[in-house]
Amino acid sequence: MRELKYAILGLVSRGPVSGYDITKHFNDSLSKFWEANHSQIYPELKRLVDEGMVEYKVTIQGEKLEKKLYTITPLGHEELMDWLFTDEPLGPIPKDTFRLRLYFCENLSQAEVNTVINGQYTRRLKRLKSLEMTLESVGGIPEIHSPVLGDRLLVKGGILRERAYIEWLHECAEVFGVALY
Amino acid sequence: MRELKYAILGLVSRGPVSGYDITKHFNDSLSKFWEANHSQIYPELKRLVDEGMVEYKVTIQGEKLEKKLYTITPLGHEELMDWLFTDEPLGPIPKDTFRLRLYFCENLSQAEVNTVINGQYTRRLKRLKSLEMTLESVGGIPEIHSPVLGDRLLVKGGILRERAYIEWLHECAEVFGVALY
DNA sequence: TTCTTCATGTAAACGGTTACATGATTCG
DNA sequence: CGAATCATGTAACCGTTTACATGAAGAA
Repeated sequence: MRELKYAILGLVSRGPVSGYDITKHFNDSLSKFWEANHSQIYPELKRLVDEGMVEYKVTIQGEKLEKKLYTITPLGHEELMDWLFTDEPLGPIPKDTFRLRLYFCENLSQAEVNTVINGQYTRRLKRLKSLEMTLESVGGIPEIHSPVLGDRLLVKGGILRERAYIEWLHECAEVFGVALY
Repeated sequence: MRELKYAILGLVSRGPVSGYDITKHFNDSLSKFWEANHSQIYPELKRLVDEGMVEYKVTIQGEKLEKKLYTITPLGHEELMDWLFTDEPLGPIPKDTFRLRLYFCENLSQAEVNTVINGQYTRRLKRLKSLEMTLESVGGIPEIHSPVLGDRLLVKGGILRERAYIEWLHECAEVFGVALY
């Protein structure tokens, strides 16, 4: 539990960052694998300060714009290391609205099933292509201990995930006797 | 939003069920693809009654144990059909704790990475094998409009998902120079 | 008779999203 | 000058989990 805590600790451990930086990283970076709003980040940062896991110093951007640069404390680093080496049981299967919809599509006509499956197929293909382009932009395998390595692995994982989903859509289409286009 | 509403409407549309039945179905049935506690189901059922989407009649089990059997109303059925035919954008990428952990594992030694990756590998393999056994027990492809068809598709999707995850773990292992066993 | 399963509810706490609120800086 | 971005916070709401609470029926 409190996984956002570890997501933040992990990022802060890489070097001084602001709450704004953290928010951007999770929501804009190539692989949006841990989205979180700033309204969640700022209170969690405050809590981590209270717990002595991170600390900050205020810097001034330009004339008077205040920016808090967070760094990890020894206690925070210890906590992060413990969590990294934890071997947890698999969590629940993530909820997928499309899957739920397909589960109940006995009520739809074949033409409607066609539309629904192809809608999903189009979106998944698009996401796959986007991920494949991202992978190319990352380039060859980076060195171990480079933070880019994590990025690359995430993109690779995303590609495999989307491919598997698309393969499943092909199976579904076949069973329902509809064509993908 | 309010996806539990549609999960419940879908199940109720298949025939009279109690809150207890719904809870069991989502948490015990072969593919636990939409887990929900009874503490969430009962209030949602009450709300659906208020909205005129389902109705119930009380039956007596044995001597005096009361059981509410829910059925769908025309309004509820209409709402379900509308939702089934909806073409939604893809939701956010589901949060995966292991993925987050691996993203920050630059801090771990190779031996530790080995342990972490293999822990996940073991669990994923186990889940895959369990799903493959389930698929066998379901048997051949059932008729369209049979509710078993949904079950089969879900299990198939689960197998493809786990296989892709395992393939990804192989890639990760290779990059970090560790062996899977 | 005791344990498991059937059966239904409520309450507190938690995590996440959306909306509210403010102001500085930079770029075109 | 105006729009986008940088930067930080709070409040209300919603969905989910965990815990509290009760009792009947069936099986060992």
